[in-house]
Amino acid sequence: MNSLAEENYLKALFNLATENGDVNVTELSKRLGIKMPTVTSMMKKFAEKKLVHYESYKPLRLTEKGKREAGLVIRKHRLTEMFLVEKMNFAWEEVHDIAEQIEHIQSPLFFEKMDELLGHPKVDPHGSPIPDRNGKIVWKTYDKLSDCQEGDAVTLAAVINTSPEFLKYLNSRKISLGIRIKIRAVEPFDKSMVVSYGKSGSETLSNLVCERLLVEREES
Amino acid sequence: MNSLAEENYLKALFNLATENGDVNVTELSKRLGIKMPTVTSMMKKFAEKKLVHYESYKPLRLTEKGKREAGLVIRKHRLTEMFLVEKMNFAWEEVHDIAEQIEHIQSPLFFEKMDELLGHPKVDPHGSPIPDRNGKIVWKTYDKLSDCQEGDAVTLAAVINTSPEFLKYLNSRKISLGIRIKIRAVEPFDKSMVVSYGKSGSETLSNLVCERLLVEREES
DNA sequence: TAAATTTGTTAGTATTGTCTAACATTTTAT
DNA sequence: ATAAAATGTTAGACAATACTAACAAATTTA
Ligand SMILES: [Mn+2]
Ligand SMILES: [Mn+2]
Ligand SMILES: [Mn+2]
Ligand SMILES: [Mn+2]
Repeated sequence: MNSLAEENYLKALFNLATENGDVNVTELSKRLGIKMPTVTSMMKKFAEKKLVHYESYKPLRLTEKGKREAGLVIRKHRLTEMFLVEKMNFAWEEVHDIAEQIEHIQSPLFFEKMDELLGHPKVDPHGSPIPDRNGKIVWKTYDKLSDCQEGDAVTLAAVINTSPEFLKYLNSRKISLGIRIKIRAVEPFDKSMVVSYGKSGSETLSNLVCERLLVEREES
Repeated sequence: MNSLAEENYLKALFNLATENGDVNVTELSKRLGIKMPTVTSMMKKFAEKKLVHYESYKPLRLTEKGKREAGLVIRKHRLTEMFLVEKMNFAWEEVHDIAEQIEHIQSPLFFEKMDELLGHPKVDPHGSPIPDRNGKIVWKTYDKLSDCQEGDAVTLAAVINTSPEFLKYLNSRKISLGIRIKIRAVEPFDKSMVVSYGKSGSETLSNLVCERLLVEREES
């Protein structure tokens, strides 16, 4: 069994590899808020446990075992976030910090029950995929809203940034997963978009925002 | 803030004091499965933190602060057990070990949400009282079934022993909290009782079992 | 009351996970 | 190609929580 600290390292390794490709000690250290020497020694322990391929001064790479165990922690995290939103009436910006703790509960049954009560959800409240029981993630490829054209009609499927600040900004604009968005105009100068959705008239979204919204084209 | 280990000590101290009156190092050590020298040094730390009145070789006594903080941990434990049973379809013998972990989650909001969704329950799934937001427990006094007389009609309000083995025994006899029990006969030799309840005809319960069942007389 | 037993403390050690300071290697800039 | 900067490792320390072995105090038994 992995400790709470180890589970956090595994998750950070996996997420950084997904985001940036190669993972180095500096990045991992920053992500975890833990100093580099501490990270180095944990990576040596991970090498012992066959969770990473470790060579001094080389990028860090999870082994297959490491990926699987990381996936299982991420599964617990995302199931928890979904449970908090769907069954406990939390808002999507409130759940991360609680899930960060609950993901370390040692009880397969507890997470099985969550999964079952939720009807085996495929994604978490931010649209991120929930790994399967083997820790495997099935990736769906979405487009960034910022890459769409004037006239496109799309459905909001996921958000890239999940900071409470960004999520609260989206709340204030009544933007939530699943809404249908029509792109009325794209301003060439700053790439901001005039869009309409829901009951609103039209809203202007900055490129910074549009780059963080992942959408699906209408099924054809 | 108290650590996970500290929270477990607090809870054990409180529960032992409730069960046995005075608490000594040997008992606390056994309850926690932690060796005596470790317990002694934790008690010194607790004295520093004003959680216990500690004097060498004297019984351990929680301070008011200690009682309050212990009560709050017990509140988290019991709310969790209730939530697991009521909202996640766990059986009453399955919840203790999970609650033992979830009680350490640091998020007042999380437990407030549980409390709210449950409608501010007064007792946990085993009939034990849930401390209020100040850690205060309101004790109801129940009778042991074993202290009742032939002819009495009572309602099962709580169980004393909450081991999975005992709870599964009760399951097998379809005995659950809230059932109305009529005492048909008491065998003088071994104090076993012939009782009827629910849809069953009549069952014989040993004195050992009857001593662990807490009941309320019918309201008159 | 003296001996035996039980209970509790002290001293010293281990493990996990963290840190800082110093040093080494690799990468980037001049 | 060297110097400077960034990145990574080693060495040593520390806090929290546990342990064992040895000793001390309190309680029980004879
Ligand atoms: Mn999250
Ligand atoms: Mn975590
Ligand atoms: Mn319990
Ligand atoms: Mn616990």
